[in-house]
Amino acid sequence: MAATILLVEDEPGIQELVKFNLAQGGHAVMCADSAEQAVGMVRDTLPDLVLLDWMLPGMSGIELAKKFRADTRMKHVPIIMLTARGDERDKVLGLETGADDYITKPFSPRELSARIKAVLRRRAPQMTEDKVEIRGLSLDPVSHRVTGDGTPVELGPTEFRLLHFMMTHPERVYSRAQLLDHVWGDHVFVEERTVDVHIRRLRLALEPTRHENLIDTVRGAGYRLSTQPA
Amino acid sequence: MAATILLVEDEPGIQELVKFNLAQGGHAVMCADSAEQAVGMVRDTLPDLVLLDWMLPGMSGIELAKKFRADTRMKHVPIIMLTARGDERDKVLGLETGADDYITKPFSPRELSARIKAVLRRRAPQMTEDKVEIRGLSLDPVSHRVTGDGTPVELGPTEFRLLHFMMTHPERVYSRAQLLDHVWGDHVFVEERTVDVHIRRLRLALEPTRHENLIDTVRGAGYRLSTQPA
DNA sequence: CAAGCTTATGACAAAACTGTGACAGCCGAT
DNA sequence: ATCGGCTGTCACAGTTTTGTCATAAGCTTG
Repeated sequence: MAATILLVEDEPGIQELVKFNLAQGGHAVMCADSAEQAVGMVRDTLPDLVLLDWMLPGMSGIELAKKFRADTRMKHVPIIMLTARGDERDKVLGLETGADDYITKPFSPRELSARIKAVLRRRAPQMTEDKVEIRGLSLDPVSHRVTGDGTPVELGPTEFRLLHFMMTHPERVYSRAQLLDHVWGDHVFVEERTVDVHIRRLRLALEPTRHENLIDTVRGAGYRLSTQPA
Repeated sequence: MAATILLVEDEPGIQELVKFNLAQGGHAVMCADSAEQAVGMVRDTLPDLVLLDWMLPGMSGIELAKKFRADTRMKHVPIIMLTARGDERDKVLGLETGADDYITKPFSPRELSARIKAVLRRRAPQMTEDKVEIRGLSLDPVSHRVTGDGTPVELGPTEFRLLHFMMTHPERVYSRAQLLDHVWGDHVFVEERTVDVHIRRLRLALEPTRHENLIDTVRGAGYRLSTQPA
């Protein structure tokens, strides 16, 4: 649960306070007072999480966030925005820009640590190069091979990435939008319904090995790869 | 903005003072002079906020706070600690324990009401993604699964949100209007009676696992999810 | 016990979602 | 240039979910 966190905040008071609280929570904290400094530190140390103040001298928080999202290496670093209270517009902008969450000041330490925990947990299982196996269906990212109980399964590139993602994040519901982000890439302009179609193609491809109901439809929410047979 | 506040404080002088100030702010105030009494009152009336003096005869403030956090029903009640001036150690302990904020004595009425306002303001969005379990009925927001004593329960999207909300706010009566706000969203135009129908559907869905009377009807007031079997 | 309210139910029709099959555009291989 | 594999979109069909009603029940009060 301990993580390396970069705090980007120019007000010394708040910086100290947050730093103190994070340290209490067992996290390693680095601080940056400016956007420029922040970019360098992120690129350099690749922290587990960035706490980003909305208002910064020079570059604004949103621009900074965009910068992160544009860089391949920093793209996946979770960002929590610290915004002044109740500015709905900022909130929306922030989330659109790619912040993972936001907290409005003033915030309680408890809230802060709760959000941090949530974000870190959400990011938890990274897609690795390791083989995954669930319910007899195994997928090997390296050889790019999928077999259901021994017999090979034919998949297209997108289907493969989709299955890979879902197998590395089982028992978790993902909305179509989230799946688009994770499997297609954040920037693409694709209809959400496209996900449905690919899910179906995936199911069809899995049918020969009886794994067609590996992926559940969660009405009104999205899809979920379940570890337990229905 | 008016709220029900429980003040836990043994010094009569301070108690009176704070009580007066809170009343001025339009809040309903209850008082407890001892930790034991406080536990009972919180469990009983579920205040919107607890002002907790650090130094109490008998159980210390920190123990009391822990007790609150451990109980499902009281888990979400915000706590503001009242500490003697400048005791850093207490401050740390208090925040670790789960206090939402702390105020060092002596404090001005203005500071007090400012803190209260801040805490109450952020009380609302507390939908976490933690699993909830009550009376053998468990709900997991992440996997979007609900099981009653092991066997799965089928719920529609609205029923799911409704149950989630009520399980995270047990032992508390919510009017139809409040439920509409929290579960449907503030802006929607829906008849209040609609809530009745969804409560019924929820009860029907829970019937197979014998959890149909998890939700009590409070005549003239609304509904309540009870932790105690009838 | 009857009147006056407040809830519980069963039935519906509209609205919202998903599952499907078909299609046209791309692109690399032939 | 042609063929075949992938993809992103649609339009349509099949279901599920939802908001309301009208009506039956259930409580409270006098």
